[in-house]
Amino acid sequence: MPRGRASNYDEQRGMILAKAAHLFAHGGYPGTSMNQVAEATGFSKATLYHYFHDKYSLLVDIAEGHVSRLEALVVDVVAERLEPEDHMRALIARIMAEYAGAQDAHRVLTSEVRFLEAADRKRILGKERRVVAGFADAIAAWHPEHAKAELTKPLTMLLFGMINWMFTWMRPGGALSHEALAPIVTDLFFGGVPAVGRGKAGRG
Amino acid sequence: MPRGRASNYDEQRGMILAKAAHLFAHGGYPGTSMNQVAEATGFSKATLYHYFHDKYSLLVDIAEGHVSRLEALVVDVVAERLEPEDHMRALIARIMAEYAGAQDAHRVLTSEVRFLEAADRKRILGKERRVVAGFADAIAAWHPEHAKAELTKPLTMLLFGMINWMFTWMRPGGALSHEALAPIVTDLFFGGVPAVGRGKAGRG
DNA sequence: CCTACCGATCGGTAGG
DNA sequence: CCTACCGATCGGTAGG
Repeated sequence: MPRGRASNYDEQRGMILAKAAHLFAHGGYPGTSMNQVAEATGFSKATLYHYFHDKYSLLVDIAEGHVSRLEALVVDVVAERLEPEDHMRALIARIMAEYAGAQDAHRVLTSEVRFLEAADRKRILGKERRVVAGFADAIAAWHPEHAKAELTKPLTMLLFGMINWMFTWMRPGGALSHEALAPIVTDLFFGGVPAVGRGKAGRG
Repeated sequence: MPRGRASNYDEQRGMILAKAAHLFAHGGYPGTSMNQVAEATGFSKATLYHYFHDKYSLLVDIAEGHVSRLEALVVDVVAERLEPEDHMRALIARIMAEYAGAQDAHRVLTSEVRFLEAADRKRILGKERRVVAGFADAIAAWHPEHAKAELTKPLTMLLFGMINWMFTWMRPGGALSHEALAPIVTDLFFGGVPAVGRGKAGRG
């Protein structure tokens, strides 16, 4: 059975990364062994080391691949040059769709970054910061008075809190899909942001 | 040097749990060795095993201790029988203060639960569910129309998203303290909840 | 692409 | 004979 040299190399790499992301997401990076990755992929451990230099490079590739797609998504939406409210809507809908299609990588990015070495963590958190900055810019353009009051950053982080946390409790195939939740998040944020700083939360 | 039998036993246990929580929060449960716990506490590993049956019981005690304090807090606030808005305010302020004083345990509870055995996970998630239910009941009493539309649960989870996520990015001693963030969370939630379902997020 | 291993370190326990 | 602890090492398994 002849085959082109490494004709499906990238495909195999992608399959291994997907299986590893699933294992890392559920068992944690230190808690997952290369033997488990080998078993899940159907490859021997030695074959795994043909595709990846070491266990660590699996972690880097999973985290960086995911955050790079998020960065590209933000760049795409910015290029559409939408009105502030539509820009916000597009960012929220697009990032939730991206998360929904990459739940394992999302979990790895949010809870296993601590295992990255300094240089890799710096590079990956830099991309993450540019994603957050894309949202913060959109919020600042939408409510410039909050930008002056330095409320943009905390508001951005609260929005990410709602969305990031969602994918820790949402069960795929559960009653609440991300499509059903997107308008609730958007209503809550759109309704709440104008109220921030007006002291409606004050006592009385 | 006479001493009372195990006079400081509970105190030593508490110290070990605090050190272990810090290590688990930063290195993960499987990524932390009992040798590290021993080094951090100043005890020999053998002494550690005098206080705890095994490494696993550290995890259970950290997670269960934290969630039990959260459960007690909710019971306390409910006992105050406040008006809906004040009840919500009290719940948000109290849980944020509790998180702020237990950041390590909070991280362990949110990202290391997956390492609990079935029986322990069931018991601990049961307590967690009662905490969430306390918030959901308060939201339902405050906005009964959302309860009818089955929006209470997602709204509760979005609120927990903002608060839980906050303690993953907030740096102790950073510019944004939890005291500064509490009114922003409350304004955003109080302003946003009435808008949910009114379709303000719809296109146009 | 596999079997057979390695140096090291793991969680847990021995004797005293 | 106890509790509280130590230095040293067990059998088994990790990443490679």
